[in-house]
Amino acid sequence: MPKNKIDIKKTEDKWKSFWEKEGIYKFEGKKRKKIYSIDTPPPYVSGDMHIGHAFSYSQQDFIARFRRMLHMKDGEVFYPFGTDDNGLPTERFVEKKNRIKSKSISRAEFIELCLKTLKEITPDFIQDWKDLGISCDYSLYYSTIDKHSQKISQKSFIELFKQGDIYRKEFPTLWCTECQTTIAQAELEDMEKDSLFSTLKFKADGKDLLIATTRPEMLRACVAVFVNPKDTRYKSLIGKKAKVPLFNHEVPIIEDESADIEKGTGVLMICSYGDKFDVEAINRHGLNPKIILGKNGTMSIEGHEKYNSLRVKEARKKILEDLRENGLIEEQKQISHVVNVHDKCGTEIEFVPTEQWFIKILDKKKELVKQGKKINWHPEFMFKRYENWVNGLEWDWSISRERHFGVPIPVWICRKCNEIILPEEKELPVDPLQERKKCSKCNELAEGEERVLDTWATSSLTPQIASSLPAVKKTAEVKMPFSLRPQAHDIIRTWAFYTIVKSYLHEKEIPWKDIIISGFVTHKGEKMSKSKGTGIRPRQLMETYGTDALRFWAAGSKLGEDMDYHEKDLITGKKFITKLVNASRFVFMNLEDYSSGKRKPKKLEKLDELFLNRLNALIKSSTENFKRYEYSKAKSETEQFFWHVFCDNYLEIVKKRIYNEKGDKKISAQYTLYTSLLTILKLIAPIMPFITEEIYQTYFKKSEKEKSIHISKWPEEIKIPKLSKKEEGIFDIMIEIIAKVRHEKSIAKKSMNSEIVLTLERDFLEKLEEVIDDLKAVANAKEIREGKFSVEFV
RNA sequence: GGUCCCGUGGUCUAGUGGUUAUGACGACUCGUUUACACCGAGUAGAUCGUAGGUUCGAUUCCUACCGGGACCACCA
Repeated sequence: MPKNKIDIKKTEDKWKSFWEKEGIYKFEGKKRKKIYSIDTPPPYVSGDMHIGHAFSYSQQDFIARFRRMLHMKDGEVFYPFGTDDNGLPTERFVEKKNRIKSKSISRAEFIELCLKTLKEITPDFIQDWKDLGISCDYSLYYSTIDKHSQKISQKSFIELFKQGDIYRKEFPTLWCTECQTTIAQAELEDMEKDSLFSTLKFKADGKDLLIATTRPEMLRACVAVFVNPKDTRYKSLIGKKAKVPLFNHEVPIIEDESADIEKGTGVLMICSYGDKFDVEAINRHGLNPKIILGKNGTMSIEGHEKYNSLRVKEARKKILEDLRENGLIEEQKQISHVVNVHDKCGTEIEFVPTEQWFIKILDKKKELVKQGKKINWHPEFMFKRYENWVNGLEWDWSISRERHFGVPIPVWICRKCNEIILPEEKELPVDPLQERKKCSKCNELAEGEERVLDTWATSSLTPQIASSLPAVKKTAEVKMPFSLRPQAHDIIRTWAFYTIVKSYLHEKEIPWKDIIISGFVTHKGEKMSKSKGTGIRPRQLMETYGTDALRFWAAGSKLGEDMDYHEKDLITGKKFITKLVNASRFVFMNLEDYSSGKRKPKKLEKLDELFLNRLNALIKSSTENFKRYEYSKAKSETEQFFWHVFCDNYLEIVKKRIYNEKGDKKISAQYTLYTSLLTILKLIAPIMPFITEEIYQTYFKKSEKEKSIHISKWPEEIKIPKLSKKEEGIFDIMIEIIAKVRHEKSIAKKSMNSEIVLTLERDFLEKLEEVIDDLKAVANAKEIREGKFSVEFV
């Protein structure tokens, strides 16, 4: 190691490849061992790692590394790594990269191409995680689109279908007319749009009935009119018919609480389907929908062919013109309102009835809340978000998608008798477009389902996917529930929720005992994002400050708390690295004649005992804190102890003893130095894996048996004689006196090394009797007298 | 509009029914001492968002409000 600086990058590279070569994080899976299993979040394969990734993956790695060391004796950590890569963004990426349209080749061919492309880019992508020191066993790898995941996902589908938890139904779903696919609620984005709010003249009871709308193009699809039962203006109309302007068909006037008296004219037209509310209203009242909008976003109105083939906006314009010509518009104003658009293309979403596959969840809300309650949420309040989401559910889980690159829905449907044909488990994974099956009932050739599963339908099975990886199955049984799920809070309603759903439906079990939810990295209080231009790449930071410094920073806020990003905050970690290096170098400079590393003095000096007593308290509290996922507390306690107790005080006290003494007194100091430094390194190793490994390998390796600090045993309390309460206080008094002396020297503008005559009160002298030589040395006092406290310079 | 989180020195953060309220960064003053100037010692800097309430006592518990944020809803 160079004098007082180390080449951060070189050091990191060295240990990274050492860990990989030596299989330090390898899951052995030997029988009868206790397994601490982690349901690692599979990052989405797109671009480089984001600072938010670095933040949350570091935090989960602290726990993984702590557990690995803690269970070294009796168990091990199961920490697999996956990537999430099926779905639309991958399709887009692959189309662009290969200059090909997915629709121009078969699904099987396109999937092959995607897989091939992913194979090329994934290693680089995963490298970011390795560089960050994330201690997964990367050989326990899955991708959510690989054969294994497909098999588990399809098996899940078949099982749930057989259990009656999956059904197929024609249902108006969120539809993007641009991408021509169903989309998930999670893919919606808000957008403020200007719109024309027109008040139209319906007829009821021979009089005008005014109704305001932003979607006049849907008039022909109007199937009812709602008024609030409390609204006296329209009470007499309830149960009667209203005549729709321009199209002149009649629709019922229905009383419904949902009609807002204050809004518009207080009368609400229900169309199939203008928005989500319409869908719900039509279902609730059992109305017959009239469909005029096609999947490609064009109109098709029987008997009114002049509007046909017009897109929504063109139709709106034309119909408004016609309404105006016929004097059917009472009033018009420009408004601005929020609409849902597809996050990928910005197109306003529509509700189009299509036949979709659903997983029943609405009938299980209570059970799902109960399941959630059985899991330990850290922080606890995150459970509330889960609970709110479940309680607010309005739809069953729609799992079919009109996409190409995804896990195929493993069914064939007989056109003749509508029978659904499932594959055998041993055939999985299957692509129903590639294989032919005959109907089991009428022996007709059945049609393969064209659609694929929602990506969450697969990623909700990560525990089942990871635990059944071939590499795992051979050596161990990783059981449900897993010990831990780490994730961020934005996907509680998706990933956490769907995973809980699946393991409830399959195993009647919770997927994990604990869940830890990390916060976000913010910039000036707001969530960082690429679109706001506040996305920050960790790579540059890792090179400038060191990966350990970045991780040190990530350990600076407690679990679930957001942290505002300031580059200067990385300086602290970098300084800490330097301090560790220097302190270690100094310790071992003084251990040159202390070869074995295990040599104990016949009797420990009192001061050393007092110091080790403090160290024991730190070990205890650090262990507890890590167990409670309070890594930030564990980190800051160790940080404080190392810097201010160990370096600023203990080292200063003991260095003179080592220089000047011989025999047991010296050995006591050396033993204490060796033991405490190694302990401190281990306590901070989960946070700073690189520098602790470097120091361990440089100095400790020859006398310690484990080949890496990361698979060494977590520190246990050091055996020292039990101290009385009175004795415990001595250490604080010692530090207090030292501080006072330093204060005097500082005021006098003298160097800390200047020689003094120290005068202490009798009470102090008595208490410090057993450590008086050490005090004398650290204060550089020629003599210590009894009397009123004073510091005289010689 | 609903649910939830946060509001502590200039900045970022810890913490608690009674503490001289933590630490880091920054600032300032000293000090080159055989680990470290990416250092050491010291100093200044916080009425703990505001207003009430509970309490012998609140920064900590409760209520309201203000400010920031997240998720959801909002589409007539």
